[in-house]
Amino acid sequence: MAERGRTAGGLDASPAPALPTSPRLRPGVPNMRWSQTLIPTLREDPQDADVPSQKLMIRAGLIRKLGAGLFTYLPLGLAALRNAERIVREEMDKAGALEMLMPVLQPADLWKESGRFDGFGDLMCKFTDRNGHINVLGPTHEEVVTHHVRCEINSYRQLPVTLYQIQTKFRDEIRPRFGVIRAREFLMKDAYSFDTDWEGLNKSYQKMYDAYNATFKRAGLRFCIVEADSGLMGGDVSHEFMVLAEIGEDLLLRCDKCLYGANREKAECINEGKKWDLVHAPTYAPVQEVATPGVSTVDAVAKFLRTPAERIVKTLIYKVKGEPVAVLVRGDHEANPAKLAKHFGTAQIELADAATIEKATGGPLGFSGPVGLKIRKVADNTLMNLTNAVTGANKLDTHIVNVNLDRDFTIDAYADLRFAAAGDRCPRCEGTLALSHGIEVGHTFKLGTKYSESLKAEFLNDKGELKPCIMGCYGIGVSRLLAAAIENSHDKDGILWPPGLAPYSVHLVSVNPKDAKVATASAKLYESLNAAGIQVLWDDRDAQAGVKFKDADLLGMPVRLTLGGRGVDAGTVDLKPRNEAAQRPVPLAAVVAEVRSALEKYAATFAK
RNA sequence: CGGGGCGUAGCGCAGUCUGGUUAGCGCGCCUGGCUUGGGACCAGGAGGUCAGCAGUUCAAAUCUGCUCGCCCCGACCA
Repeated sequence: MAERGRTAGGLDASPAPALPTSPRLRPGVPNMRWSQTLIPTLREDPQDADVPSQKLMIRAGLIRKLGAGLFTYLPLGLAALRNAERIVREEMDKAGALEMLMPVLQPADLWKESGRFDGFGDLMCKFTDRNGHINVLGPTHEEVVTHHVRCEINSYRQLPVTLYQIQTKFRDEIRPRFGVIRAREFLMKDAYSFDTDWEGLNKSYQKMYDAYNATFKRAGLRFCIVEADSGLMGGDVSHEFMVLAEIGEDLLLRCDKCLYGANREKAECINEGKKWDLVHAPTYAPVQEVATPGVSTVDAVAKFLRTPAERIVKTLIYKVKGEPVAVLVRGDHEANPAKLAKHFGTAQIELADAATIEKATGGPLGFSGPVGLKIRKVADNTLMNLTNAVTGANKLDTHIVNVNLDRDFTIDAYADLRFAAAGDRCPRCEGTLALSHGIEVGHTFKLGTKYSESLKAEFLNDKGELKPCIMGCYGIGVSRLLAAAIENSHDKDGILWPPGLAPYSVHLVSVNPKDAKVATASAKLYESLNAAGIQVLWDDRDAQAGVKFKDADLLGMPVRLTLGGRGVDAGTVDLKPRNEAAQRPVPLAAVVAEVRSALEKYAATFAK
């Protein structure tokens, strides 16, 4: 925590009368006395907040909502945000990335050049300016940074370079929710690396990967790293940095034995390859049609035929580039659209409507099956194991039992097409995958040449050849990080700030500050802590002690100091770490050392 | 975009179904008193275009229509 004691000169703009002023120890924190700052705490939960971090951020006076997905940071929230920003910036600088600042407003032409103008669709805010030019509010900055690189970099001698900024992004989310976790306007750190070759990209990528690890560790987060799909961004290798939290919108699978982790879309499934009949059914039984009136869902069929869902073949009819294709997965599995897209090499994949299904299979929706089906059939790997299975009959209210692969139907291609599920075998070792929820706070991509080719970010190599830059991009949701930290670290009374993010290290409560001796002793204590470089929020309000204690718990600074009349008489102040129930008196003379050791002890609980 | 819900004082809510005094309650806020180690107490007080617009009616927070905003579920997704 040595980095927290930066001084910025004595610029206290509003000295309190009769009390000495103190140097401002951290830029962005304008005042340390409660009576002189704005910390509007709320006793009750706000009506329109639904997750703990959002409730606490509003109740603790960190943020206020302006509109759907729009938040104002009040002084205390801004202090925390600046801390997050500072950690990110320091780790980026340490990794050799260069900070710059690009406009939020961008010409749409750049986005048309990269081909993403339509791809982003309504997620991107667009408008026409007075001159008739279309502009966008940048949801990300690949296009802009690549534009600058193509203008300024033309030789391999100028590479590699990694550029970054910390700046506001706009995304017109379909449904903003969870407070700053999915906001329409948010603070993001975005970095972009440019290399001459893939080997260089691997090095640049590793530097960012390591910097992300360091950043999230310093922020005190419980996080894990998972393999991810690169989606709209392009490229192949991609990692997500996930904060483990119940309310997280992302699903991830992690191995209980090794370090393998992947988000649900990406998680690989291995086929353990046990033929069902080796265990359960010794021989192929004859095919038989059975009437299943009104029974079409897998669950219902399983119940109706008293068969486990895993013995049912689920036949989904998709439209792939407009063509109907049958996708077969086991009844207890789910088809994974991301894997389908990869398999078919196109994003144009959608479930077919009832009319298309009738036309393609000859039967109604809900009763499709592979037997006799003329269209292309692809199957998830696990289907190889099935024997004497149940499928739809392509006929209303009818299923077929004892269906067997190759005897009764054939498959055009097998692939990993399903979502991994809890309990699956780890694709890397003998372990088992478990499902968790996560909040994505960081994402790294090896982009390759997607943008450097479309936007012509090219350089001359040492042989005089023109080559596109090999790019990577790296994002951190800075504002989201705060909410994630609170999701990780709160109790029924309020926040427990990780030390790296805490707006103040110490929350000093004066009990009955109208008592002159308490006021004087508190001021002295406050000054000595300031002089020692410890950030203090001094609750100097004339309020009930209980009110102040509740607020201190809500705000969640690491250490609370309480000074009242009896403490002044005894020459002690009561010290209570936020994560402990009990307080203890420490001699006023030793308070700096005591606070330091308490802070260290507190910090240790956030270290993994 | 589909489904559901909400909008009344700074915050949290009642009142709306069944139209009818001066629109209430808790918290917060202001003044005074008393108090101050876990959300005190007493007295007095300020604060409302009842989301907006239009309509029905002798009379609308309340009934009708439209509009706006917000929240939840789903689809979608850096």
